[in-house]
Order: sequence, then structure tokens, then C-alpha cells
Amino acid sequence: MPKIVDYDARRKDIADKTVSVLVRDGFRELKLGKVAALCGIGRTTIYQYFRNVGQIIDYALADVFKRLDAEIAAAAADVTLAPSGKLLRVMEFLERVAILDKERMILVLDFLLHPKREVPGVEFDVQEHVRALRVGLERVLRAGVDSGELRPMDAKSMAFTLFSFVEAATVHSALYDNISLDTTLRDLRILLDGLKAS
Amino acid sequence: MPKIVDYDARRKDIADKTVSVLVRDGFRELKLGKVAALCGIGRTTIYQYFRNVGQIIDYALADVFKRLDAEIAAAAADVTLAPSGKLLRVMEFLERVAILDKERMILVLDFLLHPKREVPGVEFDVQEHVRALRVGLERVLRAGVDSGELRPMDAKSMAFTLFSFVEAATVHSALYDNISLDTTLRDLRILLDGLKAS
Amino acid sequence: MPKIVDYDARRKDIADKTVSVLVRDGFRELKLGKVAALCGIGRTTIYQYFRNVGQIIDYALADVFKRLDAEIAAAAADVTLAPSGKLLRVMEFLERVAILDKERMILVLDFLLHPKREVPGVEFDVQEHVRALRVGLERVLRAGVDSGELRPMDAKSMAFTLFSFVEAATVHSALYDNISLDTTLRDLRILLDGLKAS
Amino acid sequence: MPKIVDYDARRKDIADKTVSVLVRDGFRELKLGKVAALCGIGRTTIYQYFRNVGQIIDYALADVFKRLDAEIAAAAADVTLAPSGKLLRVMEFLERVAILDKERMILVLDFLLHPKREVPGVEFDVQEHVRALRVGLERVLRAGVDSGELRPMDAKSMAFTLFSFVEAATVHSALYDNISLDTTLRDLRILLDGLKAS
DNA sequence: TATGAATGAGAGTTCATTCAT
DNA sequence: TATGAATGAACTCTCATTCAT
Repeated sequence: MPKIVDYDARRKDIADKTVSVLVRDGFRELKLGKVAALCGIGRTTIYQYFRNVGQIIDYALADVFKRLDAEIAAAAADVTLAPSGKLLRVMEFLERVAILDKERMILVLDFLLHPKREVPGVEFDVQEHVRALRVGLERVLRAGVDSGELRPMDAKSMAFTLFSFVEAATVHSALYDNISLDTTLRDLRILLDGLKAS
Repeated sequence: MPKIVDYDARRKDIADKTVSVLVRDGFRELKLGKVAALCGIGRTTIYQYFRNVGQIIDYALADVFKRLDAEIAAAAADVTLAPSGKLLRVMEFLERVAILDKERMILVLDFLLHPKREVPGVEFDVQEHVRALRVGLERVLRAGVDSGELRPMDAKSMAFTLFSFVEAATVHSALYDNISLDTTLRDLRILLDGLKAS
Repeated sequence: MPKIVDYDARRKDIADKTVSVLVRDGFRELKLGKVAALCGIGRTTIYQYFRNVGQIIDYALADVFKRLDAEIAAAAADVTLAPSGKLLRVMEFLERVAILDKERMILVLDFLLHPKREVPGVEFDVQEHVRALRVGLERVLRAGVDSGELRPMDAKSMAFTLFSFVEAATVHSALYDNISLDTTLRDLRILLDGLKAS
Repeated sequence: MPKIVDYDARRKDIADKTVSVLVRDGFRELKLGKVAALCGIGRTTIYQYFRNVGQIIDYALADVFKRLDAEIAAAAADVTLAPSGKLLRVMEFLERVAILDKERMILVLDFLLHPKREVPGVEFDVQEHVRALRVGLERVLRAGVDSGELRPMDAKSMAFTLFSFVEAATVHSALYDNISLDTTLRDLRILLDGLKAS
């Protein structure tokens, strides 16, 4: 019987290291050799796990959005929460990711800034997935407005604005290592409080 | 003096086209061949105007910041304006650039997101220049607070926040072609009004 | 103005050397490095003249058949020759090529033996071109039979058989360097004489 | 003794499939992965049976010639046959192989056309073995001439010519699937009849 | 025995850059 | 000045082969 290796764990490791190199050095400097070295494996071993560079990025992107999608869905389905509570939960989660998992979020931002795909072979449609996320936010907002818990507003536009907040947090955590999650979350709560019907 | 005009015009053209390719296709797809084709010149002719790829980007970045620096300096030096007026002028300018000259601003954002330089050979320090810009903003804010025109605030933090606004505008204009400059500026004015001492 | 190089001459040189390497060492040992070395140029310079390996082979094959086609057409159109004369001219030409330009003919034979294309990217359809050549031979044979100059025969089958003669000559000149063109041609003439109506 | 039977059977299977891939797709497309897939075994299992690719080809070539050598030897030793009978038996056998076992014969032809060995590591000397075969033919011819059964001839040259017949049959069966063995053998018999002393 | 894991060697190919006109 | 020619460096990816179970 062959060597026993945790296939999925290694896939994840390769994808993580790829994102790291990508974010630290930029797309132009993404060399599989660097990734392999970081993983402690041979350069060609990567091809046991991914067909090509594009597939690694695809995996990383799908992985990010799987978590984001799941959280939004979970919040939406949480019957113990009023719309404002759902909103807070989702936004806190996004901020948390933007600050704690900043490399992945920068990757997402890269693809938003360069729609024509940074790397040939990447099939994942970041733009579309972000749009879907925003629609999820919108739905929560609208539910709050309908129930009278949130003040009347243009839900679409507000979803947009709330997303800006996440983007800004991503940019800032890229720029400054010491962004405080607590402070950011406090600011967020104040902002969201303002959305409640008086 | 036709030659000199031609020379500088072509340098600018090459840099502009480079930024276009970069932003549209991503750094990884930046090929001098594409740039030359867009400029309608031979591939190697580029080397008559720039020593290498890094120098083209350097030129483009320097060009952006020359305008930004100049505007901030001009606003600061404008004796006809009160601090709040200077602030408005600077911020309006930045928003305008973010929306109307979005490719250049995306380039700047790219370098902010990837500090280790997207292209080897680029010497221009974007981080440092952005910091300088923010310090300029801070100075205006502090002057306003000191003169009593603006309400007391943490100027440093506020400069930071105001910059977020510009970054968000850049991301959004990358994402959506039809960002309205007017709406954005109106929102900006409301926001800045809130900074005035009552 | 750029370096002056005889573009077509170099293309031909590259194709010739490619065929040489191919025939001497086999398809598996066709390495562009070897070809480039034989041409006295850098490995990557080849890509100035051909898009990829397949294109080189395509060029070589097209080149062979251009000559073969031209000769068959010329013989067919030669009004000074009776059918038996045309037949002799064509067959002598084919034998001559098989012996004097044996590398190119071995290349053709390779593709006949391995219909699924030896090299990915080769588009030239050798089987079809050989078929066309045989049809040309057939036409000449039929004209001779119709005019009464040649004895009645199954033209299709005879064209086939005459081709075997060329193939055998190719194989033999591959095997033995000292195949005598004169002897082969003499045998050929005797053979073709037998086709004449008594 | 199931294991030993299995072992040899699998060696043969691997060699057969290797030849198939080789002949169908060309040497350049010979990948052990394809062979393993055709055999229904894992890619690396092949190394339980052969040390490397060259050894597989060696085995296949040796296998072909073992049969050819044996048949020639058997015919030569067959005291019930006159030289012309031996000749017929050998030639019929060769034709039969050329048509019924065409893949193996194409393999042989490949090595004749590319003396420098198609695959590095192959040690089997095809040229030499074919030469030996021809010498065997020659011996039979000479015996016939000496006994007066066959008409006087240059045995060496005639052995050569008879081989051409086999080569042509191989090329043709590669080209056209529906080569008729019966027709070919009938033609062969007529041809060989012509060698008999009147 | 059988085979997944792992990898070094090496191929084709691309491209920024230099050369030469 | 402008640019085709030329190429070295470097990258992605393939594959035979070895390792370890």
C-alpha cells in the first residue's frame, strides 16, 4: 500500500501557501517553486494535487466563499435572531474575516479590481459571488425594514455601502498589521445601531 | 521643438497604455508586446523611452502622485480658503480622481495591497507617498480644529477614515462603470459638513 | 533598420535540420535544442520562424509534397510525352527522390506508418496527400490503357503496386547508404517496359 | 505455478500494449501511463515487470525475432522440403506475420528506418537481426540454385528483393486495414514460381 | 505483488531585453 | 529614431522512475 498522506490537508496547505506568496509578492511573483518550498515539498509534487496554477487559485477562492456563503446562510436561517441581530452577525463575521484572514480577502479584492482574471485558467467568478453575497445582505436588510425593526431605506444601496466598510477594512489590514479588531467591531456596532428604527 | 514634445508625449502614452493593460488584465498579463501594440509602435521601441518595465510603472506612479501632491499643496496654500474649504477641495479632488482616473488609482491600490512591489524593478514607494498624503490631510484637519472651525477630533484617525472613503470609491469604480461622481460628491459634502463645529 | 536575414532560407534550414534529427535519432529524440545547435542559432530563435514543433514538421511535409505534386502535374501536362513517357518520368522522379532525398521520404513513411500523427500539432494530412498522388498515377495509367499504348490492366491496383516500389526504395536507402540510383532506375525501366502493349 | 504464468503473461501483455500505443500514436506519444491503463494496472506496477521503457521494447523485439528465427530455422531443417518448398514456407510465414501481426512488424520497420534507436535504452540490434534473417534466406536460395531446383541467380540480391516484398506488405497493411492475406500469398506464389528452373 | 506518493531531469515555450541596422 | 533579429533566463508542466507502504 502506498504512502499515507492527508490529501485534503495538503491541498489546503498548497492553496494557503499560494495565497500567501500571491498577496505578499504580487501575482507577477507567484512562482510554484516558492510555494513548493514553503510547503516543504518538491516543485513538481504540486501537480499531484492541482492540475495547474489556475486550479490552486480556484480552490482558494472557492474555499473563501464557501465559508462566507455558509455564514450568511446560517445567519439568515437563525430563527433566534431578529433582522438586526442577523445583520450584526453577518457584518461582524465579514469584518472578522477581513482582519483575521486578510490574505484571502486581499485575494478576493485583487480579483474584484482586475475582473479579467489575474491568472489564466482561473474559472471562479469572484464578481458574481460577491454580488450574491451582497444580495444576501440586502435580503436581511429588507426583512428588517419590513418588520419595522430597521428604519426605511434603500436596501440595495445600503448593502453596497456596508460592503464598502468591509473592503476598507481589508485594505487597511493590508496596510497596517496592527488593525484592532475590537475597535473596528465597536465602530461597526455604532454604525449598525444607526440603522434601527427609533 | 517637435521632437521633445513627441518624446514626452510618447512616454506618457506608453505609461498610460501600460497602466491600462495592467488594470484590465492584471499584473501577470502585463506584456510589453500588448503595450506596444496599443501604442502602435514596435515592441522594442519602448526601450527608447524607458529602461525597463519597472521604470514605466515608476513613471506612472510618479505621475499620479505629482498631481495629488500638487493639489494638496495648492489647497493648503490657498489663502482664500478656510480649513473646511481646503478639506473639501482636497477630498473632492481625490474622489474625482478615484472615479474619473480610476485605472491609475487602481494601480496605486494594487501597490498598497502588495507592499513587496508587484513588479521587480519598481522603486517608487507607494506606501510612503500615501502616508505623506495622509499627513497633508491631517495638517489641514488640525488647522481646522485649532481655528475652531472644525469640531475637536483625533486628526490622525480621521485622516485615515477619510482615506477609506477614497479607497472605497476606487474599488467601486473598478467594479461598476456607472459610478456617479455627483452622488459621491454630494455624500462627501454631507459627511464633511458633519465635521464642522456646530 | 533591423538585421537583414533571409527569412525563408532560415525557415528551410530549420525544417531541414529538424527532419535530419528526426530521421537519424527518431521522433522521440527530436529536441529543438539539437536542431538549433545544428542551425547554429539559439534554441529560442526557432520560435521566430515557427510557432511550435508541429509547424516545423508541417512545413517540411508541405515542402516535400509541393515538389511531388508539381512534378506529377508537370508530367501529366507535358504534351510532348505519350502516357508511357509520362509514367516513366513520374516514376523516375519518385525513385530519385526516394534515394537522393531519403530523409524527407522517410519522414513521409513515418507518417504513413503512424497515422495518428507522430507529433501533436502537425496538421498536414500525409495519408490524404499520398492518396492524391496515387490517383494522379492512376490517371496516367488509365490514359495509357485507353490510348492502347499500355496493355489492359487494373489501373488502381497497378498504381498501388508502383508505389510499393517507391516505398521499398525508401526503406532500402534508409538501410543502406550505397543504394545505386542507376541500378534502381534500370530495374524500374524494365518493369515499366513490361506494361507496354506488345 | 500460477504466479509464474501470471508473471510471464503480464510481461507479454505489457509489451503488447506498449507496441500498440507506439504504433498507433507514434514513439513520441508512448507514455507508460497509457500502457498501464490499457493493461488495467497501476502506472508504477510496470516496474515490477520491466526495469525501464527500453527493456519493454527490447522484450517485444526479441519476441518478434524469436518467432521469425525459429521459423526460418525450422524450415531450413525440414528434411521433407525441397529448397523451393523451404523458400515458400519462409516467405509465406513472413507475409503472414506482416499482415496478421502488423503492429510488431511496423515496430521493426521503425527501427530499420531509424537506426540510431527510437528509444534510448533499447539494446536490441534490429538491423543486425534483419541481416541475419536475410542471410538465412540467402542460404536457402543458394541451396536451391546448387541443387538445380532454382534457376541461377545472385542469391544475395534476390534475398534483398524478397525482403522488399515483406516490407511493402508491412507498409500496406499499416495503411489499409483490409489487405487480403490470400491475394498477397497468391501473388507471392506466382513470384516464387518464377524462380524455379524451367 | 501492487501502487499511490514523490521527485529530478528536462522539454517546450514565453518574454524582457540587447544587438545591429 | 525605430525596429526586426536574437537570445538567456526562467517558468510551467510532463513523465519516467524511485520510495515507501
